[in-house]
Amino acid sequence: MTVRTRFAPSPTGPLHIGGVRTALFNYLYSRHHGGDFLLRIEDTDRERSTDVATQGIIDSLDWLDLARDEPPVFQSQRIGRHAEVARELLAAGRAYYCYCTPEELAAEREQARAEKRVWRYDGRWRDRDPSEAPPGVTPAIRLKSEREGETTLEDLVQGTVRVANIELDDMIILRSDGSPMYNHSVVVDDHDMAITHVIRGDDHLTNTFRQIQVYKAMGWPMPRFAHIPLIHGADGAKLSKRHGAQFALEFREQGFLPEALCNYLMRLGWSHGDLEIVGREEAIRLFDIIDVNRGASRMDYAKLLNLNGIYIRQADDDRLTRDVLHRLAHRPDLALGSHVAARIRALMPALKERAKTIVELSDSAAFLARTAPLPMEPKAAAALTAEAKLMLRDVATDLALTDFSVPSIDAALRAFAERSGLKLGQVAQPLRAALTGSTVSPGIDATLSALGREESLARIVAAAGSGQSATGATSD
RNA sequence: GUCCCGUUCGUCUAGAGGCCCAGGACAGUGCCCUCUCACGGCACCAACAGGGUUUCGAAUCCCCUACGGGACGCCA
Repeated sequence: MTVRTRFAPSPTGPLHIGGVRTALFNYLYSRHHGGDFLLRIEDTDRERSTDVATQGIIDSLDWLDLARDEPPVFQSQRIGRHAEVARELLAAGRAYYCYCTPEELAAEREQARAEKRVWRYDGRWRDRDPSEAPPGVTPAIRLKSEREGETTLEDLVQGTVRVANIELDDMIILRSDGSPMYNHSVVVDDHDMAITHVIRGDDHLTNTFRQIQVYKAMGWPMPRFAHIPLIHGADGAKLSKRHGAQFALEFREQGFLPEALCNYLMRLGWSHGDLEIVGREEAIRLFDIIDVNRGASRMDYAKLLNLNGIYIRQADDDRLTRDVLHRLAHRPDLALGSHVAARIRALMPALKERAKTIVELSDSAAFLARTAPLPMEPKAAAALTAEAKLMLRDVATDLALTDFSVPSIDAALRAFAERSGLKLGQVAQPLRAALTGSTVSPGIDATLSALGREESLARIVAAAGSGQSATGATSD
C-alpha cells in the first residue's frame, strides 16, 4: 500500500510556521516512502475562509518547494458526501437526531462552567423516539459514541495514549443546517482520499479520539496517526506577532531562503545524531517520523539566521544575483542596467560570504548600482582625510596601469603601500570609502575589479577631488 | 476545573542502565587569521526540574510533586 499523507490547513489566514513544519513533515514522510503528498483546503467555515488565504497557502508551499502529487481538494465541495455518510450512520443506528437547541446547550455549558463542573452532552436524545421531538426544531445528528471501556491510540510520535470513553460525549457530526462538523468531515475526507498517515499538530490529539469513533462506526480502516509538537515563541508561549516573523511569506520577505527555513524547521523537534545541515535530498533519505520529539520547541531566530547565512554561502551565484536584482529594482535611489548586473554577479562570491539574509545581501550590493558622487556614510567620510585624498590620487595612477584583474590589483596595491611606507589598511580603507561610500565591503581588490577600471577611477577621482582645498589645516 | 502530553546548557538537541564528573549546534565571551566586515580556526562559559524508589551502578526504569503546554463548540 502506498503511503499517502496530506496537509490540511484551513484558509483563515497566512500559512503559519507551525503549519509549514507540519506540511514539511508530511511531505518528507511521503517522499521517504515513495508515496504521495496531498493538499486539502479545509474551507467549510465560510465565515472565516478566504480565497486570498487559500492562494497564500499555495504560494507558500510553492515557495518552499513542497510539491503536491494531486490537485488540492476543497473540503467545501464535499459537504454533500459528508452529509451522505452522516445519513448512513443514522440508518445504521450509529447516529441519532438530537433536538436540543444550540441556545439550550450553550446555557447548560455556561452554567456548568459557573459551577466549575465539567460539562458533557448527556446523550438525552440517544435512545429517545423522534416522535417525542419538540415541534419546530430541526435536529442535528450526533454520533453514538462508545460509553464504556477506553479508546487507545498508537501514535507514531506520542506513543500509546489512552482515553476512557466516558470522557467522550456524543459529538455532532451534522449540524441542524445540514453542514458537517470538522471531526466528521476530516474522517470522511481522509478515508475517501485514501490517506494512510495523518501527521498533524498535537493540538489535534484529543480530536483523534472522537475521529476514531467515526472510523469504527463506519467500519473503515484507520490511518496511522502522528501528532507532532507545536512551535512556541522564545518565551515558551504561543508564537505571536511580538516574537517576530511567523508566516512563511514573511520569512521570504525578510530575505530567508526556503531551503534554510526548511532545514531549520526540520531540526526543530527532529534530529539525526549531531547532523545540523540537511538538504532536501538527505532529509528525504533520513526522515522518519519516530525520530520526532514529543515536547514543544521554541523558535530561535538567531539559529535560523545562522543557517540562512550558511545556505546563502552555498547558493548559486546566478540565482543570488537574480534575487538581489529583483530587490534592488524597487529602490528609487539606484539605477540598474546590464553593467550593474554584471558587477553584482562578479562580486557575488565575495558578497554572499558576508550576508545572512537576501536583504543584507542586496544592501551590500547597492553601491554597485550607484554613480559618483556616492552618498557617504559618516565613518566613510571621516576616512577620507586630506592626506588620504592625496594618497588616492597617487594610487589611482598605479591602478590605471593594471589590467584590473584581482591579482594585478592586489599586487599593485601592495607595491604602492610598500613604496609609500603605508600599511595596506591605510591604502585600502580610504579606497573602500571612495568606492563604496562605506567602511565595509568585500576585499578591496575584488571590489575594484568588479566595479571595473572606468567606474573605479571615476569614483576615486570624485572622492579625492571633493576636498581639494585641504592644505593640512583641516579641523577636527 | 476535567482529560491528555511534556520537562538535558539561554535556545535546538545527542543520549534507549555502565562508553556521560553528559556530546554537538546556535547565541555569548576571548584569542588567531586579516585591508574593513564577514568566513574560517582555537578556547572559554553553560544543563540531566525537585524528591523518593529499583539496581553493584540511573540523565536513562518506576512513583510522587512542581512547572510548562494542549484539548474540552451546532469553530477548524
